[in-house]
Amino acid sequence: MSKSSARPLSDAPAGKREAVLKAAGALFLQVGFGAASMDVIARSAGVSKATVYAHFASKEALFAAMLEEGTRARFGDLDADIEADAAGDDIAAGLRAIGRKFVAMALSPGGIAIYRVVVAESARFPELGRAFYDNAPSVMRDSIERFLKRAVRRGQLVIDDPRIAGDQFVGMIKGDLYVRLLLGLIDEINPAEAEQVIEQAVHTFLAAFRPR
Amino acid sequence: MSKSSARPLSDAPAGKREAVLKAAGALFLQVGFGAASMDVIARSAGVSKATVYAHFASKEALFAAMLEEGTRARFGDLDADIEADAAGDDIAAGLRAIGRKFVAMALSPGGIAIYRVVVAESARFPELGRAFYDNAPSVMRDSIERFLKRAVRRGQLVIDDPRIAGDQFVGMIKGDLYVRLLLGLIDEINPAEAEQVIEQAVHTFLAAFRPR
DNA sequence: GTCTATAGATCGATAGAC
DNA sequence: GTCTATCGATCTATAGAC
Repeated sequence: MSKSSARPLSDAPAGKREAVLKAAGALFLQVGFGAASMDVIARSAGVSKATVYAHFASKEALFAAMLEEGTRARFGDLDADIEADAAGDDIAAGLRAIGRKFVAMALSPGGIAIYRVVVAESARFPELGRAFYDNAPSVMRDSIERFLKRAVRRGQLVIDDPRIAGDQFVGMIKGDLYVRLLLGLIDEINPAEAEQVIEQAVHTFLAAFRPR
Repeated sequence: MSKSSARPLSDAPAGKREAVLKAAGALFLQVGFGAASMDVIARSAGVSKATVYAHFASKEALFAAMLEEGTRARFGDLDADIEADAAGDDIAAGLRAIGRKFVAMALSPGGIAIYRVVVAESARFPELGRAFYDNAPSVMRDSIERFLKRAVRRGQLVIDDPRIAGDQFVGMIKGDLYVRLLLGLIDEINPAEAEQVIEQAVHTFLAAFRPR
């Protein structure tokens, strides 16, 4: 694959499309799809509205392109990172590394913002929810499942259904923190609290699945 | 407390305010705040737009009133219900009852819809997120914490931090199911899958916190 | 309180010149 | 491709009659 089909033929100035995408990301993620206007996005990007429509066919298309870009930028190398960080023999350390990775991405202000708008609009644009799921949560699930299966094969864990167990681990980390972030009760995670939540999730997980 | 202050003085016809609230709930929860219009809500309620504004000062006020009503209707008797269903001595049965209650409310189509719009708009209207949290997740947390503390007091469970443990239990039940519901990948929960997820959460929880 | 009619503002999208 | 200017539709909110 060479270039996105939405890219114009000439890329001499080259900056405008990216400027629009960046401005769209900032506004959409802050106020949502409905409250964001093409006028404001164009002005914020330093271009005219006609230029915006020269690169993106509609507001919906711009929104979708911005989400694809943002999701890839934030969650692109997720599985490779986990594979590298959780490669050792120490199961607790591996789980901790996975937990930290998840917190750093999904619970970051940017991760929360993108999840928020996707959840908000996925009722009207179902393909957005599907695309996001395939590129973020699904990738994470597969990575964790692979990690857990390897540990089971080595006899380090005893798990009936590694897929469900992985979901349980992620769910325990999210806990109430994720709800408070999504509802705007807190803007950012307290690093100490995050570390504590991860540690307790690892502890509960190992207490349940470690060989007796 | 007698009547809401937003209620008009005369309640002779009485039906119009409730009709508007009902229509607003249906539309807001289906398409979100931005895509819902006061015209459509008024027509759907069988009244004029002026009547809508006679009862609710603005679109935002109608949205907030609808959320308050909807949250109370759906999660109102949450703690009393849990207290009743999980009163017995059987810990596994109590956890199962809590899990089923949670699934029936938070994972129902209506529960998902209301959570979706609150998450979507809580960035711009922070008080909505706070109000929802206090009336639903927070109540559930307190109920579960009470249940777990009682079990610990009786020596049926060994838990350092019952609050975190409760969050972990709920998080395990949500698992990947909740994500797929919020992203619109599935419309409703498969009852068999829900029962399986609950059962496995109970199993993992007891494996970790049952006395040795 | 409830209606009809409309003001006033904004928004998505495009026409036409360069 | 990029600009300015604008169209046409839609939306929130209100004025005025009953």
